[in-house]
Amino acid sequence: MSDTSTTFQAPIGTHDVLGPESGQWENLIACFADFAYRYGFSLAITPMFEDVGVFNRGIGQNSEVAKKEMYVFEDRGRRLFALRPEGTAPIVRAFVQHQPTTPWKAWYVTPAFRYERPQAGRYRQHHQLGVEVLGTDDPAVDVEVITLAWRFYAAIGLKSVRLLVNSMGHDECRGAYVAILRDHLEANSSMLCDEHQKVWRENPLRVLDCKKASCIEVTSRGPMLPDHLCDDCRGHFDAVLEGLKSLGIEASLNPRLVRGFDYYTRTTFEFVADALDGAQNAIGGGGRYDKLAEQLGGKPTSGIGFGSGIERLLLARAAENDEPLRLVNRTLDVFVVDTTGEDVATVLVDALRAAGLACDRAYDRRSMKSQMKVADKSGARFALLVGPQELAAGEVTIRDLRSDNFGQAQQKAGRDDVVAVIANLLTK
RNA sequence: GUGGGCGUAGCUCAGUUGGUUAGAGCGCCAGGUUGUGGUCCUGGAGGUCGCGGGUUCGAUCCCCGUCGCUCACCCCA
Repeated sequence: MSDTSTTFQAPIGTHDVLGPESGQWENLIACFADFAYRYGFSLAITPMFEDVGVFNRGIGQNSEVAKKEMYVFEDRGRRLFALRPEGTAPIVRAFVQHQPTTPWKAWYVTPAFRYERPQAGRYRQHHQLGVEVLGTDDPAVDVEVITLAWRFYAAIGLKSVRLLVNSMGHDECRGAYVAILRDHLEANSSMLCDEHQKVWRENPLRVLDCKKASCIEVTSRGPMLPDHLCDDCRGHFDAVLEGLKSLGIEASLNPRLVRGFDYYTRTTFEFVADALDGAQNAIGGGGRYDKLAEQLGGKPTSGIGFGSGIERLLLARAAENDEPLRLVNRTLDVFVVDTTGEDVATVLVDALRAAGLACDRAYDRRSMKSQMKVADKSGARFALLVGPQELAAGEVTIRDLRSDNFGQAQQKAGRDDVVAVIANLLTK
């Protein structure tokens, strides 16, 4: 236990995100927060773990995630918890618990945990950002949520995104459809792929998104969900499609789009990035869940939301764009180089920061050359030099690190004027 | 859960058909005459060659195990 010779590393399927890569994350999250704000959402922070029931009843006990991917653990009080495998169920649980006035619009960024073998674009801990709206089934909300995602993807520079939509109908029309589908599968069960020969009866919808040719052939000759919607659901879906069209958002109907969680009703959608290949090209998805609040013990409340994987967004973006995201400014204004042998830097840096400037400094009383190298690498716009001469004269030397002109790249300023002088230089 | 590839300095990798002090580039640190970065030059630090066991006179190199990384299947973000 106390063997200090062994080292530790991040658990399987998890990653440390450090600079400069973390700068991409900052940018992405800041951009999303900005979008959420502009669309009228407020941030919701809920626990990383919940009673397992939240997920079993929410995403469905038969879903792949609930069956074999949840991080379930018992705490010291013998309560059974699960690390959240997704973002929606906890938000809805919070909604049911606190009953905020509706419509309630919440956004989130959170880690999500799934116990599975990691591979490209798939991890045991990944991160999602998303939004949820509870308390209305107005198709305009469906359109708004999808639009937010669509515009956000564009804002971060993704170009190869396609939007797939479908409608799952409500309980009754989906139930009727599933019965018809089941009959069709039964009649053709011998032609299904090995895996679905076993499970088509329990989960007929899953067969729809099987990629095996045999299953595709069977289902393509069978009934499709959108053709079996009741008038209400059909009308709702049409309104969503029209809304998207009116905004110039191109959606392609995909009757096979059956998402992994059981809580979906009516509108479902998925965003696919063609820059990523095959197995992990879904960068985001979501849909309506008009029964979820009830399933979690609340009053009947409609809801819709979407979630997007941060890692995949960044992967997709890197695949089609060499330039890193630079939506928020994270460059240093000033780097203080102190060679007085005393510690003038501490005071200077404090004054600059108090004035709102981004500022760093060297430590350990290194040589001027060494400190200048660090200043250069820091990316700061200006170096502030204080040596014995400046100290005696009550001055500092301000050097423009971006200038190629070594001779004229610097000027003196009085100690008391530094902040004002630099602030002024920065505006140029 | 199943299968493939890989594991040598901080990073990217070379290398030894098993044989004395294991290499490069980048990065890092220090210098290049007395206060100034980004180029260049010189020098330096840094590795129990993932870990454990086996074969051998001898293993970083061969064998077994183990841990980890990676990719794929399933499914998803």
